[in-house]
Formats: sequence, structure tokens, C-alpha cells
Amino acid sequence: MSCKRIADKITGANTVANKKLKLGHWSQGLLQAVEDPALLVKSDEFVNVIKDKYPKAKFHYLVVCKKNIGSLNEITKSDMNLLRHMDKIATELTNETKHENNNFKIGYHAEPSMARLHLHIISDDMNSSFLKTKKHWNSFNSDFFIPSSKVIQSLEDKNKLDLPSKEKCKKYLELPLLCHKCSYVPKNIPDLKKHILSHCLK
DNA sequence: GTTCTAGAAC
DNA sequence: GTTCTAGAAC
Repeated sequence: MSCKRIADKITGANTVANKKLKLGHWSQGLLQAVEDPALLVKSDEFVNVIKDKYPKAKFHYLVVCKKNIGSLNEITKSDMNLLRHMDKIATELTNETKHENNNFKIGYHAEPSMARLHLHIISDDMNSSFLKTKKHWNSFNSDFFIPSSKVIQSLEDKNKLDLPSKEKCKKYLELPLLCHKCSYVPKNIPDLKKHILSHCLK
């Protein structure tokens, strides 16, 4: 039996009740992560801030809201204050983390895999051994990544968020690889990873 | 979300 | 023959 099957057996992930609640399912991983002192950076009444367990850049944090909101799909104008707060916490963290060569992006995935609304804070070096696939790349470097400011703005302007459709999300994630800092078109992921190092040098 | 790996691409 | 990607995971 694999480690996962054993783990599922211990957590009871495969019982009928827990399958319904998805307890122990990978998509609930963030809810476990915020309980891990090794990952928790800070917290307040409304959010936990954690280090991403599989960072896709030198710095990669998540602002995870405490309120039971699954994703941006469930957001209405009544959540404006929460979104503003999450943005503020994220911006503060970039200021605390500032090193001379780091620029940060703050935004949401259009179609997140993990439950519980979470805001990404990621340095734009994208230099990480955990970045392995086209999907990883495009999830931060296409319109699949929605800047926090844009979310807040469009909620201010209209009363609802118009998120990309499932089909559009798939299209974004399957876009050809393209360097995020220049017009270089890499031939594959290893080539891209080698190329982006040239942008990391002073 | 990751891991694993078959088979495509080179 | 090796590298790389894409899809299943009960």
C-alpha cells in the first residue's frame, strides 16, 4: 500500500461522510497548512499568512482568509473589506520582504485547485525547483493570474466579478511558453528555466 | 495541489 | 537512448 493510501486510512479520507466533506482530500491542503507552525508566517482576526509549501519563486506566500469562502467565485461586494484587508496584508508583506532585486506580484488564480480563498504573493524571479510544468508557469504569467488590485477595482466598478470561464482558464494554462520579462520563446520548460536565470543577474 | 510514468518528442 | 510532457490517481 502506498504512503498516500495509508495516510488516507489514518485520516479516514475514504469514509462516506468524509468523502462528502472532502476531509483529508488534497484540495483541503491549505486548511491543514495554516495549522502548521513551520509554514505560518503571521495571522490576525481575518487571515493566516503562510509560506507556499511548493514555492514557484524565491518568495511565495499565501494570504488565506479565515472566513469559509471557497474562492473568488463566491465573492460579492459585501466582501470588499475582506479583499481590501487581504491586499493590505499582502502589500505589507512585500515591503517587509523587500530585497533590492525582488519585484512582487499580488493576485488570485482564476480557478484555484485548493479550497479556501487565498491570495498569492510571489516574487517575479520565478526561480524555483518546484516550478516544473507549463501549467505552473501560465498560472502566474497569463490572465489566469488576476491581480488583487484588478479584483478590487472591478468589484468597485460593477457589483460582481466577471471571472474567466472554465474554457478560458484551460486556454490560458495551455498557452505557449513565453518569458515574462522579454520576448524570448523557450522551446520547453528546462529551456525557460535556464533562460529566466539571465534576468536574475544584476 | 503533487506524484508517477507511458509514450511522444527529440 | 534520453528528455520531456501530459494525464490518471478508485
